[in-house]
Amino acid sequence: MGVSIEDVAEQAQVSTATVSRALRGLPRVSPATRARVLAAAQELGYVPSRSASGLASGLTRTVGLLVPFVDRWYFGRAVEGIDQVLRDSGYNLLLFSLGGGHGHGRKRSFTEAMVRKQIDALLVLSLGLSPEELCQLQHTGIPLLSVGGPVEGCSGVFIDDRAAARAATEHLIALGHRRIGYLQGGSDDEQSFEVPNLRTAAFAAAMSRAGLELRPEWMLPGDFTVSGGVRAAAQIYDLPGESPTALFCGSDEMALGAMFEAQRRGMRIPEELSLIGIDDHDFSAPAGLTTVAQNPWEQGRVAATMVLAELGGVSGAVQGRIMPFELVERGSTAPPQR
Amino acid sequence: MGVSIEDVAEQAQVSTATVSRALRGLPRVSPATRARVLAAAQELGYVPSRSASGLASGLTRTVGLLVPFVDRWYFGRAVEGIDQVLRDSGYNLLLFSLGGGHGHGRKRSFTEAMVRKQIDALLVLSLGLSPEELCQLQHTGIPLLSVGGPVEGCSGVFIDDRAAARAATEHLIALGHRRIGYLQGGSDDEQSFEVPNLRTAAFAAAMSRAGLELRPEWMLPGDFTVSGGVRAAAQIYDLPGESPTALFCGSDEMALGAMFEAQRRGMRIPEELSLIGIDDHDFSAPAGLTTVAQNPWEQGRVAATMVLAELGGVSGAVQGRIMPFELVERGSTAPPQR
DNA sequence: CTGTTAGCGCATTCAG
DNA sequence: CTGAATGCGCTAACAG
Repeated sequence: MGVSIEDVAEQAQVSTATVSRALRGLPRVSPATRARVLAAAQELGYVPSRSASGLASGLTRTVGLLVPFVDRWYFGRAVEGIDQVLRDSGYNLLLFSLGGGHGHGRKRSFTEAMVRKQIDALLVLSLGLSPEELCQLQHTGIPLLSVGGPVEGCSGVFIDDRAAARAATEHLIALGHRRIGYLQGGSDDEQSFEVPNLRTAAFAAAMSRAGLELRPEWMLPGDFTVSGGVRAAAQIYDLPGESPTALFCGSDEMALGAMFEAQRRGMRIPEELSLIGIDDHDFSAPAGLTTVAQNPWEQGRVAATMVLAELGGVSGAVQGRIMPFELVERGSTAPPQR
Repeated sequence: MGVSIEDVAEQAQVSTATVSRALRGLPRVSPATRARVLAAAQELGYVPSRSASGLASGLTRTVGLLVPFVDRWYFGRAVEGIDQVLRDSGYNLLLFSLGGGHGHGRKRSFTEAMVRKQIDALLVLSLGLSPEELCQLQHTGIPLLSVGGPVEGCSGVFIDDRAAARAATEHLIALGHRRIGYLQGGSDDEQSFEVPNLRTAAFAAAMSRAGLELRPEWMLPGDFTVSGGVRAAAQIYDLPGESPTALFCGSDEMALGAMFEAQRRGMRIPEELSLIGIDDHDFSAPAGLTTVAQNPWEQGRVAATMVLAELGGVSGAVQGRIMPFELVERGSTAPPQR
């Protein structure tokens, strides 16, 4: 079955130690010998056993990725970027999805055991870690890096969420809106994840800086999802009395939900209601949604690259990095008509 | 650093072999001994080394998952389902994303080496495999199962795509439509994946069965994506002369693209144009899109369960399975007005 | 029911 | 520059 390093050694007339060196591109191997080994390995279709080399070297050449979901835009994109740089460096990607709430409400139970002795580093995607969890993870001693949001006590790669939310809010204010509502992301079981709170705080700050009133009935949770956006928006649209002329949504998914619900009711966008989100989801350009764009794919690449550098011996390569965002104006925002 | 099985053995006053048996729940261990071992392992914070047990047993307890993307609805959902059953059985999920075309146009180069000696089974997600690729994979001797579409020479878990496409087409026909266009999925670098062709063939068959004309200028490729749907739809809407009264789209993403483009032009749906897709994407219900629903999450679970059973010794557990679909009528389809 | 004995396939000392 | 020896941590026969 398995072609082992011994078979290659025999075929190339050298020792297994030399085969090992030659195949990994280490020095101290003459060009001629290396060529011979490579040829032999090629001919025999030799593939080193990950288990064996992992056991012998203590390294797995595998990076773990902990995600709350994979089936949402931000996460899928980030995973894609991460996988790409890992794969290009010969590393494997071990996926741990918490699968938040799908189906049988699986509990969030990742443990040290999931992680230890099977990965060389861990990337944590847009996830709040409790102090205990973080402590467990840090205790393993492997490089740890968050992507998509800050995790206390751990470096991260993400945008400045306060600034992004502020840019969105101020865009609406600059347009002349004064009655502005807000759809907040996040859910209860994700309390420790700061991103939604940062955005909310920045929205509130921008509003008060402009001397505008925060109306609690116009600030609803939408869970970062389309359907959450639909629900929250419907609730606001149903309110008697004065309505907001604009809605800032903490994610494009929610903004699109709000847009669908508005269209269903025959409301005109942006004439009757301006809508802005954050992300630049695939659907946003086709839908004409104004948004604050970010690039999770690139964020993933940057994070994976850092981790690889660290594993490659560049101590201090894993560090925090603020990534850019950009306001993209499309058709869903305009000055208020009333 | 690492607490090894020997430490546990010493602590529990037994041999390493007994520790191994006890921890894995094998028979031939007295309850008292087992309890002692468990306690010792717990106390020491012992975590077995995957590499070591893999090397000794020849099993990795890891399943590979080969996907073209992860950042699209069907794939993300399927991955979620797969991950869940794998994780619940203590298996790891090793992700291989081909990352089709993102950024630097990475070539599709997964090799035997990616797969061999590091996974116990491989799941292939909605991917056409060339004969050589399939041969390589089968040569490894591990269980192989496709999800989301047929792969010649390999069992698969997926819906009856012909029947699904037929249901969609006949829904439009039953409504009275006679001028029906079609947006096809798939791209050139995915020629070997049969799903788009199956749907196209079924559409054509249903049309001719009803005595309706197939108009080539109304049958355009949309790449399964929103933006592809926008482009294809725009091209059809721009056509001079008679327009179709309905569009069947090979995926909801494309249908939603067609919907966005229609709305941008002020076309009324379903009054001026009926739209139907396949999938039941997250956005479809909020958008009011009629569709033929399928459940990739469940498909993933079924496939993963089969593979696990096979690995568990149930020979023949991996087999083809046709999963259900269901027509879900929403607001985007209605009888033609003209 | 339990301990002993061998490797699993490779990376690493160290000599040469 | 190369080879022989050693052990990574665990599982899998065997005995007992």
